[in-house]
Amino acid sequence: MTDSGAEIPARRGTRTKPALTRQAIVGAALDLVDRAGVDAVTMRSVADRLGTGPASIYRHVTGKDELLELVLDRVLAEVAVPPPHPEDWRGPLIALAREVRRVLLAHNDIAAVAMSGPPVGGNPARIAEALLAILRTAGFPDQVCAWAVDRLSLYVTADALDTARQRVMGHDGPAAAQRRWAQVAQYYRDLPADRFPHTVALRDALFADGPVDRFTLGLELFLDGLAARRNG
Amino acid sequence: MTDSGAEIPARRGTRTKPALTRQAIVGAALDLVDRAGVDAVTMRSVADRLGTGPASIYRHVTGKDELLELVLDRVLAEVAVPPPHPEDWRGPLIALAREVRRVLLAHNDIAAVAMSGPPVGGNPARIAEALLAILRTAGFPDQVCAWAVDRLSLYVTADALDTARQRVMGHDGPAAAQRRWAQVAQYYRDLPADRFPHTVALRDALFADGPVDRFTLGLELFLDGLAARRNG
DNA sequence: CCAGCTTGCGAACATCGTTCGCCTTATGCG
DNA sequence: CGCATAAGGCGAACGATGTTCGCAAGCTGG
Repeated sequence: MTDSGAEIPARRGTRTKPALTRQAIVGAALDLVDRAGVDAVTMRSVADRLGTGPASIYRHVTGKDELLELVLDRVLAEVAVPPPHPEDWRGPLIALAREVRRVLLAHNDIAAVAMSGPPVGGNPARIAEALLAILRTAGFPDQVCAWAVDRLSLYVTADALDTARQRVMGHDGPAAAQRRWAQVAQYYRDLPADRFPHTVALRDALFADGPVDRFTLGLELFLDGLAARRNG
Repeated sequence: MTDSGAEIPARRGTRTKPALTRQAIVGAALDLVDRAGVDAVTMRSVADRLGTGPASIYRHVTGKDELLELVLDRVLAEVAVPPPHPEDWRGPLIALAREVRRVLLAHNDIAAVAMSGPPVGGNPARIAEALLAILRTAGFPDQVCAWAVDRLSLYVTADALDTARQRVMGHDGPAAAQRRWAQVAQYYRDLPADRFPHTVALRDALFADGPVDRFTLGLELFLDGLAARRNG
């Protein structure tokens, strides 16, 4: 639905301009996301990048919301889904979760769009179908499959957003983001030891990255719990 | 830090106006959040509610970001933290997670603020300390405690935001939210059965709420996985 | 009683999403 | 081939937003 229909731009003579199609508009918006984050996507900035004005965009897209949803759908098209495996469900599940996270993080804080509304479009459905395939092939009960897809999607999206925010953080460069995060870490380090004994005791562990990253750890907690609900 | 210092409004005669203090400003903003969501919080709307103009607010708050962080901190002050228990860590952990979620959801989509930046303020630290206390008293390794707090906070916040969005959704009333969500459900129901066999097969389970809600299920998956990492 | 600092606030600026109305251009039809 | 009709492009503007400026009013300390 929506996107990939044949959409001939009805080319006018030989213009240097890259026409003005949904594809081109979405591509320009995606470029802006990659370069400066979702907040940098403005009707005007997208229009500028296409050498036109803001009003022209509304001939191809109903508004900014739809535009961002189209951008997200295009991003999720990059996700390669692994096939289900009847004997090993953890492998494909971890692979898919990491793949979705990788793709989202490859496009800055695009995860913010995924968190701002329900998943719509062909590619979210495609990914959900792949998750369900892995779980159902492994023999999980239907209700567990349904809930697992829901919780897993939420966790992956939330982590991607959280991780991305520590990189871009608002409207200034990634340098300011790191500075601000170090500042937060310092705040927790300087808490009074009498009222926050455990926090102070763990001040090193709290901000350390171990042999396995936080995302994978949380994911495996999830999967361990899931394993206990197989065929139950 | 920041908030609860003695801040005498230097009362001028007997004005009917509620002075104009940080407390009053945060209170007005919180009222707006409760009534119409975070997006309804505008420098102008907050000022109107206090019978003044937008510029006045900047004498007590550096900007909108800080204002929303103060609102979040005041909301989190409502969270009652349970004491740790050396024999039962699951009980207090589930109680605290549900309490945080309850408080966040009691204030509309305030969770959006929590997701838009790192946790700052006295109350996030207080809650983190309580989580650490529960886990450390139960004898978990330090690194596991640190990661668990991080993942648990992320999960609770993300779920609260997700749940709230299904209620308020954007700028119109909750009626439009329910309508839009039903529309999404219909989209998944109408997917072609040949390319989305599992999704179609589970169409009822995907949107059904069972004896236990989605949040608690995900939480228990987490805790099951955590149990396996005790003293390991 | 006055100097100086805090606080309140009217006005304005830049930027945003979106709409209106007019013009150009391509297309279908005779 | 010529023309009417519809679709696409775009300048200008509207309303709303976050934030800043500069001045006035008030309190405070001497």
